[in-house]
Amino acid sequence: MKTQLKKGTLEMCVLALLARADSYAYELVSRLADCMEISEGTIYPLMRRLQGEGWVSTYLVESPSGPSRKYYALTEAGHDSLASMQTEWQEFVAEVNSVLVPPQGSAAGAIKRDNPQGGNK
Amino acid sequence: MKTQLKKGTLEMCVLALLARADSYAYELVSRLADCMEISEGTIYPLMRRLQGEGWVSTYLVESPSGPSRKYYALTEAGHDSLASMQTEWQEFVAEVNSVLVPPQGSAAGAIKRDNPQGGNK
DNA sequence: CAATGTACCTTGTAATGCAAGGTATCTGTT
DNA sequence: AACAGATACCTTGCATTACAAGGTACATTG
Repeated sequence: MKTQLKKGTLEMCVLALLARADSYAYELVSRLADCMEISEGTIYPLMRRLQGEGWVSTYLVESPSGPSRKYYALTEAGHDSLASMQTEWQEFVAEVNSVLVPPQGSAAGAIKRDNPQGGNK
Repeated sequence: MKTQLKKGTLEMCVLALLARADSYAYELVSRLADCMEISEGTIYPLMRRLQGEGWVSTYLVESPSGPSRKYYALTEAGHDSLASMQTEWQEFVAEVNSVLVPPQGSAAGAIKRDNPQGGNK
Protein backbone atom coordinates (compact mmCIF):
# COMPACT_ATOMS: atom_id res chain seq x y z
CA MET A 1 0.00 0.00 0.00
CA LYS A 2 2.93 2.33 0.64
CA THR A 3 3.70 2.50 -3.06
CA GLN A 4 0.25 3.84 -3.80
CA LEU A 5 0.50 6.39 -1.01
CA LYS A 6 3.68 7.71 -2.57
CA LYS A 7 2.02 8.43 -5.88
CA GLY A 8 1.53 12.13 -6.18
CA THR A 9 3.97 13.03 -3.42
CA LEU A 10 7.39 12.21 -4.79
CA GLU A 11 7.58 15.14 -7.21
CA MET A 12 6.81 17.47 -4.36
CA CYS A 13 9.36 15.81 -2.08
CA VAL A 14 12.06 16.08 -4.71
CA LEU A 15 11.27 19.75 -5.28
CA ALA A 16 11.41 20.28 -1.53
CA LEU A 17 14.84 18.68 -1.27
CA LEU A 18 16.08 20.84 -4.15
CA ALA A 19 14.76 23.88 -2.36
CA ARG A 20 17.25 23.09 0.38
CA ALA A 21 20.21 22.31 -1.86
CA ASP A 22 20.96 21.46 -5.47
CA SER A 23 21.47 17.74 -6.03
CA TYR A 24 22.14 15.19 -8.69
CA ALA A 25 19.59 12.45 -9.19
CA TYR A 26 21.58 9.62 -7.64
CA GLU A 27 22.17 11.80 -4.58
CA LEU A 28 18.48 12.62 -4.30
CA VAL A 29 17.78 8.90 -4.00
CA SER A 30 20.06 8.60 -0.99
CA ARG A 31 18.97 11.91 0.54
CA LEU A 32 15.35 10.78 0.37
CA ALA A 33 16.20 7.33 1.72
CA ASP A 34 16.50 8.92 5.13
CA CYS A 35 12.73 9.05 5.51
CA MET A 36 11.16 7.50 2.44
CA GLU A 37 12.42 5.59 -0.54
CA ILE A 38 12.42 6.35 -4.23
CA SER A 39 13.91 3.96 -6.72
CA GLU A 40 16.30 4.84 -9.50
CA GLY A 41 13.76 3.66 -12.04
CA THR A 42 11.51 6.39 -10.67
CA ILE A 43 13.87 9.30 -10.15
CA TYR A 44 15.12 9.69 -13.70
CA PRO A 45 11.76 9.82 -15.45
CA LEU A 46 10.60 12.04 -12.61
CA MET A 47 13.47 14.47 -13.09
CA ARG A 48 12.74 14.52 -16.80
CA ARG A 49 9.14 15.46 -16.02
CA LEU A 50 10.18 18.23 -13.66
CA GLN A 51 12.56 19.58 -16.27
CA GLY A 52 9.90 19.36 -18.93
CA GLU A 53 7.66 21.51 -16.72
CA GLY A 54 10.45 24.06 -16.33
CA TRP A 55 10.56 23.55 -12.57
CA VAL A 56 14.23 22.57 -12.52
CA SER A 57 17.32 23.52 -14.48
CA THR A 58 20.47 21.43 -14.83
CA TYR A 59 24.25 21.85 -14.89
CA LEU A 60 27.15 19.43 -15.09
CA VAL A 61 29.88 19.14 -12.48
CA GLU A 62 32.94 16.93 -12.62
CA SER A 63 32.85 14.27 -9.92
CA PRO A 64 35.87 13.85 -7.64
CA SER A 65 35.92 10.13 -8.30
CA GLY A 66 33.62 8.88 -11.04
CA PRO A 67 31.46 10.09 -13.87
CA SER A 68 30.21 13.67 -14.09
CA ARG A 69 27.21 14.64 -12.05
CA LYS A 70 24.17 16.27 -13.49
CA TYR A 71 22.95 18.69 -10.87
CA TYR A 72 19.39 19.95 -10.66
CA ALA A 73 18.44 23.36 -9.36
CA LEU A 74 15.00 24.66 -8.59
CA THR A 75 13.74 27.41 -10.88
CA GLU A 76 11.50 30.25 -9.84
CA ALA A 77 8.58 28.41 -11.38
CA GLY A 78 9.67 25.36 -9.43
CA HIS A 79 9.50 27.30 -6.20
CA ASP A 80 6.00 28.43 -7.04
CA SER A 81 4.88 24.94 -7.89
CA LEU A 82 6.37 23.55 -4.71
CA ALA A 83 4.49 26.07 -2.63
CA SER A 84 1.31 25.24 -4.48
CA MET A 85 1.82 21.50 -4.06
CA GLN A 86 2.51 21.85 -0.37
CA THR A 87 -0.67 23.76 0.14
CA GLU A 88 -2.58 21.11 -1.74
CA TRP A 89 -0.92 18.41 0.30
CA GLN A 90 -1.81 19.98 3.61
CA GLU A 91 -5.40 20.39 2.50
CA PHE A 92 -5.48 16.80 1.30
CA VAL A 93 -4.11 15.51 4.58
CA ALA A 94 -6.74 17.43 6.47
CA GLU A 95 -9.42 15.97 4.22
CA VAL A 96 -8.25 12.42 4.75
CA ASN A 97 -7.86 12.91 8.48
CA SER A 98 -11.41 14.25 8.68
CA VAL A 99 -12.64 10.92 7.31
CA LEU A 100 -10.58 8.69 9.55
CA VAL A 101 -11.75 7.31 12.82
CA PRO A 102 -10.01 8.55 15.94
CA PRO A 103 -7.44 6.25 17.54
CA GLN A 104 -8.73 3.24 19.51
CA GLY A 105 -8.36 4.68 22.95
CA SER A 106 -10.72 7.61 22.61
CA ALA A 107 -13.04 5.92 20.15
CA ALA A 108 -14.35 3.25 22.45
CA GLY A 109 -17.47 5.16 23.42
CA ALA A 110 -17.67 7.73 20.66
CA ILE A 111 -18.17 5.67 17.56
CA LYS A 112 -21.75 5.15 16.61
CA ARG A 113 -22.26 1.99 14.64
CA ASP A 114 -25.34 2.10 12.45
CA ASN A 115 -26.75 -0.35 9.97
CA PRO A 116 -30.12 -0.33 8.25
CA GLN A 117 -30.74 -4.00 8.91
CA GLY A 118 -28.81 -6.75 10.56
CA GLY A 119 -27.67 -9.81 8.76
CA ASN A 120 -25.23 -10.73 6.04
CA LYS A 121 -25.48 -11.56 2.43
CA MET B 1 -2.16 16.00 -9.04
CA LYS B 2 -5.01 15.37 -6.63
CA THR B 3 -5.85 12.13 -8.37
CA GLN B 4 -2.41 10.78 -7.70
CA LEU B 5 -2.54 11.87 -4.08
CA LYS B 6 -5.70 9.87 -3.62
CA LYS B 7 -4.12 6.65 -4.72
CA GLY B 8 -3.57 4.50 -1.73
CA THR B 9 -5.95 6.42 0.51
CA LEU B 10 -9.40 5.67 -0.84
CA GLU B 11 -9.59 2.11 0.45
CA MET B 12 -8.74 3.36 3.92
CA CYS B 13 -11.27 6.20 3.69
CA VAL B 14 -14.01 3.81 2.64
CA LEU B 15 -13.20 1.44 5.48
CA ALA B 16 -13.25 4.40 7.86
CA LEU B 17 -16.69 5.45 6.69
CA LEU B 18 -17.97 1.90 7.08
CA ALA B 19 -16.56 1.85 10.59
CA ARG B 20 -19.02 4.62 11.37
CA ALA B 21 -22.03 3.15 9.61
CA ASP B 22 -22.83 0.47 7.04
CA SER B 23 -23.42 1.90 3.57
CA TYR B 24 -24.15 0.92 0.03
CA ALA B 25 -21.66 1.90 -2.64
CA TYR B 26 -23.67 4.70 -4.22
CA GLU B 27 -24.18 6.20 -0.75
CA LEU B 28 -20.47 5.99 0.01
CA VAL B 29 -19.80 8.15 -3.04
CA SER B 30 -22.05 10.90 -1.71
CA ARG B 31 -20.88 10.50 1.88
CA LEU B 32 -17.28 10.90 0.75
CA ALA B 33 -18.16 13.84 -1.50
CA ASP B 34 -18.38 15.96 1.64
CA CYS B 35 -14.61 16.17 1.88
CA MET B 36 -13.13 14.33 -1.06
CA GLU B 37 -14.45 12.77 -4.20
CA ILE B 38 -14.49 9.22 -5.46
CA SER B 39 -16.04 8.32 -8.75
CA GLU B 40 -18.47 5.50 -9.37
CA GLY B 41 -15.99 3.91 -11.73
CA THR B 42 -13.69 3.65 -8.74
CA ILE B 43 -16.02 2.62 -5.95
CA TYR B 44 -17.32 -0.61 -7.41
CA PRO B 45 -13.98 -2.21 -8.26
CA LEU B 46 -12.76 -0.94 -4.91
CA MET B 47 -15.61 -2.57 -3.02
CA ARG B 48 -14.92 -5.77 -4.90
CA ARG B 49 -11.31 -5.61 -3.76
CA LEU B 50 -12.29 -4.99 -0.14
CA GLN B 51 -14.70 -7.91 -0.28
CA GLY B 52 -12.06 -10.11 -1.87
CA GLU B 53 -9.77 -9.33 1.03
CA GLY B 54 -12.51 -10.25 3.50
CA TRP B 55 -12.57 -6.77 4.97
CA VAL B 56 -16.24 -6.19 4.26
CA SER B 57 -19.34 -8.35 4.13
CA THR B 58 -22.52 -7.55 2.23
CA TYR B 59 -26.28 -7.82 2.61
CA LEU B 60 -29.22 -6.69 0.50
CA VAL B 61 -31.92 -4.30 1.62
CA GLU B 62 -35.01 -3.27 -0.29
CA SER B 63 -34.90 0.41 -1.19
CA PRO B 64 -37.88 2.61 -0.30
CA SER B 65 -37.96 3.98 -3.83
CA GLY B 66 -35.70 2.27 -6.32
CA PRO B 67 -33.60 -0.81 -6.83
CA SER B 68 -32.34 -2.85 -3.89
CA ARG B 69 -29.29 -1.63 -2.04
CA LYS B 70 -26.25 -3.73 -1.46
CA TYR B 71 -24.96 -2.74 1.94
CA TYR B 72 -21.41 -3.23 3.05
CA ALA B 73 -20.38 -3.87 6.64
CA LEU B 74 -16.91 -3.90 8.07
CA THR B 75 -15.66 -7.28 9.24
CA GLU B 76 -13.36 -7.86 12.18
CA ALA B 77 -10.49 -8.25 9.72
CA GLY B 78 -11.60 -5.01 8.13
CA HIS B 79 -11.34 -3.23 11.45
CA ASP B 80 -7.85 -4.57 11.92
CA SER B 81 -6.80 -3.52 8.45
CA LEU B 82 -8.24 -0.06 8.94
CA ALA B 83 -6.28 0.41 12.12
CA SER B 84 -3.15 -0.79 10.39
CA MET B 85 -3.71 1.50 7.41
CA GLN B 86 -4.31 4.52 9.61
CA THR B 87 -1.08 3.92 11.44
CA GLU B 88 0.76 3.63 8.14
CA TRP B 89 -0.93 6.79 6.90
CA GLN B 90 0.08 8.83 9.93
CA GLU B 91 3.64 7.61 9.63
CA PHE B 92 3.64 8.42 5.91
CA VAL B 93 2.32 11.92 6.52
CA ALA B 94 5.03 12.51 9.09
CA GLU B 95 7.64 11.29 6.62
CA VAL B 96 6.44 13.58 3.87
CA ASN B 97 6.13 16.55 6.20
CA SER B 98 9.68 15.97 7.38
CA VAL B 99 10.87 16.48 3.81
CA LEU B 100 8.82 19.58 3.08
CA VAL B 101 10.04 23.08 3.57
CA PRO B 102 8.38 25.11 6.29
CA PRO B 103 5.80 27.69 5.23
CA GLN B 104 7.07 30.91 3.65
CA GLY B 105 6.74 33.11 6.66
CA SER B 106 9.14 31.34 9.00
CA ALA B 107 11.43 30.02 6.28
CA ALA B 108 12.78 33.34 5.12
CA GLY B 109 15.93 33.16 7.15
CA ALA B 110 16.12 29.46 7.96
CA ILE B 111 16.53 27.87 4.56
CA LYS B 112 20.10 27.28 3.58
CA ARG B 113 20.55 27.19 -0.16
CA ASP B 114 23.56 25.20 -1.23
CA ASN B 115 24.92 24.33 -4.66
CA PRO B 116 28.24 22.76 -5.54
CA GLN B 117 28.90 25.19 -8.37
CA GLY B 118 27.04 28.06 -9.87
CA GLY B 119 25.89 28.19 -13.44
CA ASN B 120 23.44 26.37 -15.64
CA LYS B 121 23.77 23.76 -18.31
C1' DC C 1 -45.11 5.39 -22.89
C1' DA C 2 -40.90 8.54 -21.86
C1' DA C 3 -38.14 11.00 -18.62
C1' DT C 4 -35.82 11.23 -14.34
C1' DG C 5 -33.52 9.68 -10.29
C1' DT C 6 -31.50 5.95 -7.92
C1' DA C 7 -28.31 2.02 -7.67
C1' DC C 8 -25.39 -1.20 -9.74
C1' DC C 9 -21.55 -2.32 -12.79
C1' DT C 10 -17.75 -2.72 -16.54
C1' DT C 11 -14.13 -1.18 -19.58
C1' DG C 12 -10.47 1.45 -21.57
C1' DT C 13 -7.17 4.85 -20.48
C1' DA C 14 -3.75 7.76 -17.95
C1' DA C 15 -0.39 8.30 -14.61
C1' DT C 16 3.24 6.91 -11.69
C1' DG C 17 5.36 3.92 -8.76
C1' DC C 18 8.89 -0.42 -8.94
C1' DA C 19 12.18 -4.05 -10.62
C1' DA C 20 15.31 -5.25 -13.77
C1' DG C 21 18.19 -4.45 -17.27
C1' DG C 22 21.59 -1.69 -19.44
C1' DT C 23 25.74 2.02 -20.40
C1' DA C 24 29.61 4.99 -18.95
C1' DT C 25 33.41 6.71 -15.92
C1' DC C 26 36.67 6.41 -12.35
C1' DT C 27 39.75 3.83 -8.95
C1' DG C 28 42.11 -0.06 -7.15
C1' DT C 29 43.87 -4.76 -7.61
C1' DT C 30 46.02 -8.55 -9.98
C1' DA D 1 46.39 -4.77 -19.70
C1' DA D 2 42.11 -6.84 -17.75
C1' DC D 3 38.91 -7.13 -14.21
C1' DA D 4 36.03 -5.84 -10.19
C1' DG D 5 33.67 -2.53 -7.61
C1' DA D 6 31.60 1.89 -6.82
C1' DT D 7 29.44 5.72 -8.73
C1' DA D 8 26.13 8.00 -11.85
C1' DC D 9 23.08 7.92 -15.57
C1' DC D 10 19.19 5.93 -18.04
C1' DT D 11 15.35 2.98 -20.22
C1' DT D 12 11.69 -0.38 -20.41
C1' DG D 13 8.05 -3.42 -19.10
C1' DC D 14 4.88 -4.23 -15.64
C1' DA D 15 1.48 -3.57 -11.76
C1' DT D 16 -1.70 -0.80 -9.54
C1' DT D 17 -5.40 2.34 -8.99
C1' DA D 18 -7.50 6.44 -10.04
C1' DC D 19 -11.10 8.54 -13.67
C1' DA D 20 -14.46 9.06 -17.57
C1' DA D 21 -17.66 7.07 -20.18
C1' DG D 22 -20.62 3.71 -21.28
C1' DG D 23 -24.11 0.53 -19.98
C1' DT D 24 -28.25 -2.11 -17.24
C1' DA D 25 -32.06 -2.35 -13.89
C1' DC D 26 -35.75 -0.58 -10.88
C1' DA D 27 -39.05 2.78 -9.14
C1' DT D 28 -41.70 7.10 -9.63
C1' DT D 29 -43.83 10.82 -12.12
C1' DG D 30 -46.01 13.23 -15.98
